[in-house]
Amino acid sequence: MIENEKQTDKKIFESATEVFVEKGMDGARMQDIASHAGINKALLHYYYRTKEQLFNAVFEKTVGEILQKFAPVFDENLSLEDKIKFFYREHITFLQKNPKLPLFLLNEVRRNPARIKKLLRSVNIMSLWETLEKQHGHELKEMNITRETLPQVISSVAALSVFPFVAKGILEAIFEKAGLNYDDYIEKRKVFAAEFLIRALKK
Amino acid sequence: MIENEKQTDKKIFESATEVFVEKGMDGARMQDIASHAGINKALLHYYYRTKEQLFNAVFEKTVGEILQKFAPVFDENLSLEDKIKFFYREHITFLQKNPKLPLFLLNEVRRNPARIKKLLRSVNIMSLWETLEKQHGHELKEMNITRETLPQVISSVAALSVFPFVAKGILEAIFEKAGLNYDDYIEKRKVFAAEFLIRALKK
DNA sequence: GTCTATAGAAGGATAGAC
DNA sequence: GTCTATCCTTCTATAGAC
Repeated sequence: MIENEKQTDKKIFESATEVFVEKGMDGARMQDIASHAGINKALLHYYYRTKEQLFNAVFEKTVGEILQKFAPVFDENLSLEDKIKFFYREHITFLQKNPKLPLFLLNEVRRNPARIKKLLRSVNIMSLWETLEKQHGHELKEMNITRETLPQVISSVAALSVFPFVAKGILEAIFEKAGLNYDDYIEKRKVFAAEFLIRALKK
Repeated sequence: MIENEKQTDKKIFESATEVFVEKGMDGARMQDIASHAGINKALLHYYYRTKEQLFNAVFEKTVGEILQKFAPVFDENLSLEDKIKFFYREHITFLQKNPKLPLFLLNEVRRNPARIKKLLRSVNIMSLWETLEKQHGHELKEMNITRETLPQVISSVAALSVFPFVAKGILEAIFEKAGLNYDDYIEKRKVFAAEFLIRALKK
């Protein structure tokens, strides 16, 4: 039954995603994935010959979805400042729903740097910069963003939204001691990060 | 020979640190650690009964050293602005020498959140804030840093220096496509992060 | 396509000689 | 303290029945 086949494949893939993201390649067990999908190990190997191949499928799909998430930033017809606000609102909301994704991705990229290089082949960094310059040339100058400082700026942008999720464990432990709530902190972060960044860029 | 015993223990501990930081608890192999130390597996178990215990020893020592690294920030007799510059210079230099530490720690805290809570017991968050207020009360007000915004500020401070190392794999891949050098980027980061933060805080 | 059973390898841990 | 040999469990992967 071809309908059934799709269902099983889908169930396997979703279970694998959940388990891999939770435990990482090293910590994940084929038995966990099988149980989670309500099937047995043999069937996993029937669909994806090895653990490695199943993992690769999950990894590539996940990265692909994330890269797509960033596309709207280049489309939206907004001022740079509004784009920044838009970005943090959307991005942090996405991470609230997928809090374990960042650490998972960063780990697995480190385990195998070749993987990410392969997936980035289709992305043209230079043309992204040119697009940005065309759309916001004047604002970029005002904010001291040049081809030279761009790496520092971009990584700072990402740092402000990604770090709170990557460091969730430590932050929660600290907040607990100070009587603060992690979820509140994240919710407030959507606005704080944008304002923080804008102040840092405005001169 | 007691001299020899210390030597072996030290060798084991150093090798374990290196392998655990590199591969994480799940990815590390006792055989790797033994080979790395030039001994055999049995001897590892003689000194530290289990892999778990060996790991715990490494983890606690490592976190302890990091916490100590932060202490000088509270001692130095400097303006807040100069403290920020001092912090990033020292902290990023430390991370240049231990680039894999952040991802290792964040992972293992996530794998077992109880671990970090235990280690934080000796740290009094509230008194740290009071110390800060005593030393820099006026400057804090000028920078809009209050008990409410402190978590946002502190996590941003950490984000700016830690993220570049946590995301090294991805950043390197992107930089490569843009013809940029990761090590240069890190070196420049020592100053950039400080200036970026100071601008964001000054209102 | 899906299952049970099992092979085969790897890894953590221990026994026992020196 | 240190080593060799080996046990035992866990895990990936395959064979073969249905």
